[in-house]
Amino acid sequence: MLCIVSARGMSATGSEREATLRDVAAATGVSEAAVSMSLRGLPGVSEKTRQRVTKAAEQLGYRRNLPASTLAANRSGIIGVIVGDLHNPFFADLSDAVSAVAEANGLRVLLGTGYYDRQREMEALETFRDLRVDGVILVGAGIEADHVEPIDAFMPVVAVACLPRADALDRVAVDDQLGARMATEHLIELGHTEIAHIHGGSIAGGQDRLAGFTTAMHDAGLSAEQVVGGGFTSETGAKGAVELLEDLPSAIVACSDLVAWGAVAELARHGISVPGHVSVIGYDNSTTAAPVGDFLTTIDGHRSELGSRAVELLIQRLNGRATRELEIIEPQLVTRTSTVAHPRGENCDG
Amino acid sequence: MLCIVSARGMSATGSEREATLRDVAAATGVSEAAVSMSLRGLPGVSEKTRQRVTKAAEQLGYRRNLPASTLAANRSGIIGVIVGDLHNPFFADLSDAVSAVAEANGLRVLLGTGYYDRQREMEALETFRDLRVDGVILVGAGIEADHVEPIDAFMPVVAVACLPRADALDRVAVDDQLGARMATEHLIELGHTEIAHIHGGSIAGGQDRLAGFTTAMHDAGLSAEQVVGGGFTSETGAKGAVELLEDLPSAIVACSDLVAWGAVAELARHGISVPGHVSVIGYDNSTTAAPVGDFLTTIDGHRSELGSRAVELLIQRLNGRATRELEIIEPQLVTRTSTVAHPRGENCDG
DNA sequence: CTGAAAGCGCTAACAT
DNA sequence: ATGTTAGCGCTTTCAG
Repeated sequence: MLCIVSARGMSATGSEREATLRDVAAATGVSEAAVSMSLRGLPGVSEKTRQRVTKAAEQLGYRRNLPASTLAANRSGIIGVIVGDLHNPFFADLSDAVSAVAEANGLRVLLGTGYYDRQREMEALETFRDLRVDGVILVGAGIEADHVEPIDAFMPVVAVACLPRADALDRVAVDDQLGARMATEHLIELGHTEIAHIHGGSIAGGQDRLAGFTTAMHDAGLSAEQVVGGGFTSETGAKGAVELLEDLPSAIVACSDLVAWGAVAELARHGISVPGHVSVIGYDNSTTAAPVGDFLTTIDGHRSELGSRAVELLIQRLNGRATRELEIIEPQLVTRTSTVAHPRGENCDG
Repeated sequence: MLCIVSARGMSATGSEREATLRDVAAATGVSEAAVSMSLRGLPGVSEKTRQRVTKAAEQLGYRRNLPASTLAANRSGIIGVIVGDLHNPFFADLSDAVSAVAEANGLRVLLGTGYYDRQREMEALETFRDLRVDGVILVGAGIEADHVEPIDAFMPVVAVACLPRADALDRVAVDDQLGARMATEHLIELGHTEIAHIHGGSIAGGQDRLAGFTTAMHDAGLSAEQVVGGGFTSETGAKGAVELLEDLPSAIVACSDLVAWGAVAELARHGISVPGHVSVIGYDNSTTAAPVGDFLTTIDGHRSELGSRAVELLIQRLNGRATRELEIIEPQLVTRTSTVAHPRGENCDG
């Protein structure tokens, strides 16, 4: 790797002094307090003064010093979102939804991640706490409830699609067991009988989705033995597909779209087409994992509702609600082209 | 969408008082200043005192109030990273690299994004400025240099893989024109003559990559007319592939892996296999976009170096460097299985 | 090596 | 409707 380096011009030492409230007050001849109230749109200031202040502030390039403001007011107007994995589009979608609602309520959003590592997730959470953000939304995180709940006493925490045992937290989640059951039953209805599951392991909804798959299979009198995987990345899907190659099922329930996607691609490399040879259903209905028009049949967890409800719960907490809420959202089947009727099913309907 | 809601127990009003430095001082019988220095590992405190202080702090669950600390010290120990798109794994990889180096240097990382919208990117930048973070790394952002450069006077900003005209900023970038040329020449060497490009439009390296493609084609005496696309999402790839269906080339240079991936999937839906019928080369070598072992031939931009160099430049600025640096990293071809010799090329070598 | 005191920039409760 | 005052919790001189 060649690397061309060049030094260019130079500029101010880097730390030009920022304009303060005092500067604005001096420039307009009013008190600091009046400036503060003007700029924040609070009552108690004449319209004329407000105009002058606003103009002066702009001219001076004044920007509120948030640390100072937070220290004095004990509120920052910022909420933190901690996502489990930056690589999973599900989280990207969800944080889009969170931002939209948060911004509509005058809150700014900052992101953190633990890269699927519990200790680093915890550090991200502590960072937000140190910053004294107004609250945190945890999405798809793997941390244990025991570690998070004590923090909730100082700073409201809402868990989204994670922390199933966190009873002392506001929580909004998808009924993953139901979702996986719906996915499985969809394939069964299409006439498939040999159905495999690529599961997610212990993270987030992995267990519930596995349970949903197993229950649906048993209820249909089918064997739920073919289970591979143990993660939520596309590598999981690829590796799982390889394992399934030995005894190829006619359909696969993947624990997430990303996983399904990895499996589809890997199968293709082995000359196995989806849905031609194998039907594949994903989970999450995440935009990027299903980029190609309508390809991947999947389970939609209404992640936009997940996100907006999470912010709403957080805002309620900021407004003083002392109880904790639990919301379970019902998932939905989204039928696309990656699943088709079983070849035999077409003729004899079972 | 059914939604089950339930209210559960209730807990403290939410705002338990946090332990302060004063509390720790009182508990140990030393001054606040001594506590502060102990906890920060500064010299000037006896080892015995430090031990006692550390223990008391832990027992009290003390956590430094970062706003207060930032206000007093004018440093926060936090840097902000603004990424162009949460959905593109390239950014996820890059921010992984940034975090690693930053954390090794005692800096904590927070993320922001503008969702490919310039105004929202600007807001993210202002948020970081308001927070008085120590510096910001802009990766793949679409904001204009004019808007960013003034802010650099107050808070160091490093641009990564974006802002090509920002001469007053520290900048580290990949030579995208060279990269696209390498990609194109790779296909030409494989015997392809009808090569199309799915381009990225005006964002980040889109222009340079297009230029590299065009130059390489012209230099080889080939036509560079078949250019479709205009974005960096997988949808761009899918749509581009559809356009190319009419007059199918034997090879495609995509402006990013995500785009290549979208194209590959779309082609598959039309019964066209890669590399069987068409060779496809991507750009970025991003992990998630090439999940399946070794499939997608691509151009590696050494994003981990991009990320670590960016942090290093930022740290230099924090340590007082007044000049601005520009680093151009040379990309590298990564040959995998999505590109093969042109059928005719196999026989007559061109 | 330790303690006292000043102040970072802002907000909020008060007095005018 | 405006101005004054006292902190918020921490860091950092500067005496001891």
